[in-house]
Amino acid sequence: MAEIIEKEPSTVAQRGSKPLGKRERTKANNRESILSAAREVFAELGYGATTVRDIIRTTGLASGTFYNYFKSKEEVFEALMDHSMAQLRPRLRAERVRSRTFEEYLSNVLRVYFEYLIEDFATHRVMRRNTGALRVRMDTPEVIAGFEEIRTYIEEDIVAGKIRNVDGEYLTAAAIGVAQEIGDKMMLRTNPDATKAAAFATNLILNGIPGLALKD
Amino acid sequence: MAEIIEKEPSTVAQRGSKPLGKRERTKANNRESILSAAREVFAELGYGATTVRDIIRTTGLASGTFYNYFKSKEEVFEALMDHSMAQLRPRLRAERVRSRTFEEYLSNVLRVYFEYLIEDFATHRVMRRNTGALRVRMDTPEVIAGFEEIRTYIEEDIVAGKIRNVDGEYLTAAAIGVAQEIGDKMMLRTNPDATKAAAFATNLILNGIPGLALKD
DNA sequence: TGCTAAGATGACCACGCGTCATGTAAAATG
DNA sequence: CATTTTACATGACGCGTGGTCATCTTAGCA
Repeated sequence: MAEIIEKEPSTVAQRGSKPLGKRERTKANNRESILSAAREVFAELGYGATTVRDIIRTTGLASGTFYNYFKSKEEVFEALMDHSMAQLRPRLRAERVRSRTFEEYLSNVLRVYFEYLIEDFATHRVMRRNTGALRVRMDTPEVIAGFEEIRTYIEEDIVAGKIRNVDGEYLTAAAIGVAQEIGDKMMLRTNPDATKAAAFATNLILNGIPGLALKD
Repeated sequence: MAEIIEKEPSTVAQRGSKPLGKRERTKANNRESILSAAREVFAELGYGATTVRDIIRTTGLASGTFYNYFKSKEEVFEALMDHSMAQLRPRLRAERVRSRTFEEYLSNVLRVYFEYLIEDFATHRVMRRNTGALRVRMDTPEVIAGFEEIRTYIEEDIVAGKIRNVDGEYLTAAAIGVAQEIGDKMMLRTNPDATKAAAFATNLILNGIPGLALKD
């Protein structure tokens, strides 16, 4: 593992990825502290009720420091959501690659999603924990991109003749809606069962498609 | 139109519903002003960004007056959502009464919902208008009751043998999820078509049900 | 014509937001 | 190693909001 000789004047230690300067390390630590505190506080108080001060107090850092890392609590929340979606997307993409038929794809994607909900329970709590009757949801670029990716796959499969020529936007929306609502209900049950939830959603959608009107 | 002679000591003018005292009238007016201003401001700024002061400034009333009518902006928002659901529920219930089969019921309920979205476009704007990537949703008692009512109907129909013995909670969740997401997409289209959206959702669900596993 | 009480008003205080001048220590320079 | 530069943590500060409350206004009533 020969170290590459640094010729760059300003940039140090980008290659080995290990020897980070102390500056870089505390920066990464602080950012991580804030995100972690935010996850905790959001889950505790709900998005609406938590303040930037609540978050920063939990870390022990000064209030001004928060703003060196994020513009607002909305931006931290966004970072948390993006992180989740960023974890989820490669898995969804992997199912896409590995599936030969649309039936297989849909079934796998739904199962992966429900498994993810159970696994990353903490994040789900953050997403769903509300103050009073208020629910909050993030449509960040990453989240939207994730949904759009699914839509693209569905429309590819329509073009390829794997699915009948139905309204791809509505079909995607329906699938996402089913996944979200069933996912929520699943998480409220004792012993959430991703396989059962996935089977339910998959069967409903797959058997439903043949009954849809063709696109004009 | 003979006026009923008032014998009540304290209560005046409950019957004819017309001759309200000035107190009552300004009270009703103020409440309506606040609600109307709130609708406007929420639609303009999004739920997160609007402040109680924004709302009350729009009405011209004093800041303290707001709190004579609502505890917080959340409560106004709740009132707006409840109002919508209160308008919607009787219509949904009417479809229930008038429908002989589950197929008919589902189809009608979805159509009514999508028609309502188009018709009460203003409220939909309030519900969906976001600051940045943040979406907000209200699960008020009225809204939850509306959903539960649908669930009850579905489970009644399962018991009555009109629907196969599937997981009623999941089926309701799926139907609601489909309606919400397709409804959102519909509203983004130029010339939203409630009939088409309803047909899509209905066909998907109705044809999907026969493929579902029976409940254990 | 007075009396009572509902309720409108805006001053007020506590607190959160976002900024910024200042302090401190890591990195760069020689 | 000494010095300079730069990154960034800090917390005080100004401002606006939240929610309360003493005071004033006037509808309702005798």
